[in-house]
Amino acid sequence: MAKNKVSYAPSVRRLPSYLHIIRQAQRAGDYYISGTIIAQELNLEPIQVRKDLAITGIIGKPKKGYPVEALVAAIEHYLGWDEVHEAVLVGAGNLGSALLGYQEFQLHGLHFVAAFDTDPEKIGQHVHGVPILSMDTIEQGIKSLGAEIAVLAVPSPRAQSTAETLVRAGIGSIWNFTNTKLKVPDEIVVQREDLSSGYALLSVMMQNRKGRVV
Amino acid sequence: MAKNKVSYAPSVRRLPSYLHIIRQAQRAGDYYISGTIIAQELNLEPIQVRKDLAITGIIGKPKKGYPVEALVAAIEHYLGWDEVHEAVLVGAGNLGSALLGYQEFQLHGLHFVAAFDTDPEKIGQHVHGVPILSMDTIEQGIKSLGAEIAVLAVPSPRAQSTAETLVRAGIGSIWNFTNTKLKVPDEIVVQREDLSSGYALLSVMMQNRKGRVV
DNA sequence: TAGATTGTTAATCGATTAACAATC
DNA sequence: TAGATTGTTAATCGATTAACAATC
Repeated sequence: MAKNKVSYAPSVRRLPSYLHIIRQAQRAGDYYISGTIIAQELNLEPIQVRKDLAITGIIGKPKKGYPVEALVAAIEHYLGWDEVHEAVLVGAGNLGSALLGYQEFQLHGLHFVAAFDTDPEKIGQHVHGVPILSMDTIEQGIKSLGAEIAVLAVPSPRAQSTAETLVRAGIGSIWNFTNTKLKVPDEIVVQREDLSSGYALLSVMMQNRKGRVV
Repeated sequence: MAKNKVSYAPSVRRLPSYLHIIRQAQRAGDYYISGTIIAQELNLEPIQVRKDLAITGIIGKPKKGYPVEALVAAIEHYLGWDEVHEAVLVGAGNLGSALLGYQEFQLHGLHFVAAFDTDPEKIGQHVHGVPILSMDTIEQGIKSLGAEIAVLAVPSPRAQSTAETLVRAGIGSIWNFTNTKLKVPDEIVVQREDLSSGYALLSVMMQNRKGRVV
C-alpha cells in the first residue's frame, strides 16, 4: 500500500484557521461570508482562500460569498470533524497532559477515553477527567476500548518501541509528538508534530532581522 | 519593512530533524555522516538532504559525507541556536507550562527567565524553576528582564490585546501558540504554531484510508 | 584504483497567483 | 441595474527531483 500522503496538504492545513474565522461570523449572526473577508483576517490572498474552500465541495454565491452554516458543515465533514474519534493519550507527562486539556480538539471530535503512563504515582489518577492506566495494560486497553487514534507523547527513546506496541494493539492512527521518526507499517496513519521546526523558523526570522536582511 | 518571510522555509523546518539524527551519530562516535544515511533515517530523498544542508554553508566530502562536528556547528549557527535567547512565557496554563518544561528548547538556546499569568493562585509560584509573575507587571517585567522572545499561550480571546502589550514592552519576537492571527507591526517576528493544522492533516489521512482512496 | 557521495545545473512537479467570464 | 465575488482556466513561482561530472 502506498504511503499515506495528502493531496493539497497546504490547503488542508489552512482549513482550521478558516473554520475559526467562519465560526466567529456564525456567532455574530452572519449568513454569508466572502473569501475576501476571510483572506483579510488571515493576511492571505482571496484567490487562495477560494481555491482552498473549493476542495471541501462548498459552492459560493457571487457577490455574497459562502453560506456560513453550510461552509462550517462542509469543512467539518471534509475533515471528518463531524464524527467522534476515540483516542488514547500515551505518555501523560507535561505535554501529553496539556494536549488532553486542550478544549479545541474535543470540539473537533477528538475524544480521549484513557491515558497510559509508566509512573506508578500517576496510575489510577485522572488528568482532565481522563483515567491514567498502566502502560503494561496498553495493548489490552486499546483493544477493549476500541480507540482508533493514539496521541504519542512519551520520551523520545521510548517512542519507537511504544509505537510498535500500539500497532500490535491494532491502532489505526498515531499522532506523534516525539521527535522520533516512527517506523511502522504503511497502513498506519502517522502525523508527526515537530515543535522544533517552528522554532527553527522563528530563529531564522530573528537572525534575518538582526542582519537587516529580509 | 517587508513582512518577515523565510526563504527555503521547508528546508529550514527539516533542519531540526537532521540535527537530531546527526547528534545521534555524534554520540555514536562517528566522524562523518552522509546525506544518504540521514535521508534513510527520515524517509527522504538524499538529494533533498544535500540541498537542505547546503543552505547552512557546510561542505561535504565526496565518498565520506559531512564532518559530524562541523555539521552540527553549521546547523546550530545557521539557526542561531548556538546563542542564548532570553524568553518569557505569557500564560502559564497547561500548554504554556508544558512548553516551559520542554527540555529540548533549552538545548537550542531558548532560556525562560519568567512566566506571566493572571491567576493570583499561580503568581509567586514557580513552574519548572521559572517564577510566575503577575500579568499586570508584564510591560515593566519584559523591559527590565530584557527578554527578546515571548511564548504566547494565553486563551485566544486575550491573544491580540496581550500581543499589543508585548509590543509596547519592546518584545522582538512572538512565538504564538494561540489560534488567533496577531495584528502587530511588521518589524515584530511572529511564528504561529497551529496544532489544529496537524490534526486536520491526520484527519484527512484517516478519511482517505477509510475510503481506501490513497 | 573503484565506487560512493558530493555539489551543480537542468527538468519536473505542485502550489500560488493572475486573469477574466459568469452571475447573483 | 451595477459591481462585488465566485469558479475556471492559464501563468508564474518555488520546491522537489533527476542527471551527472567532479572527487576523495
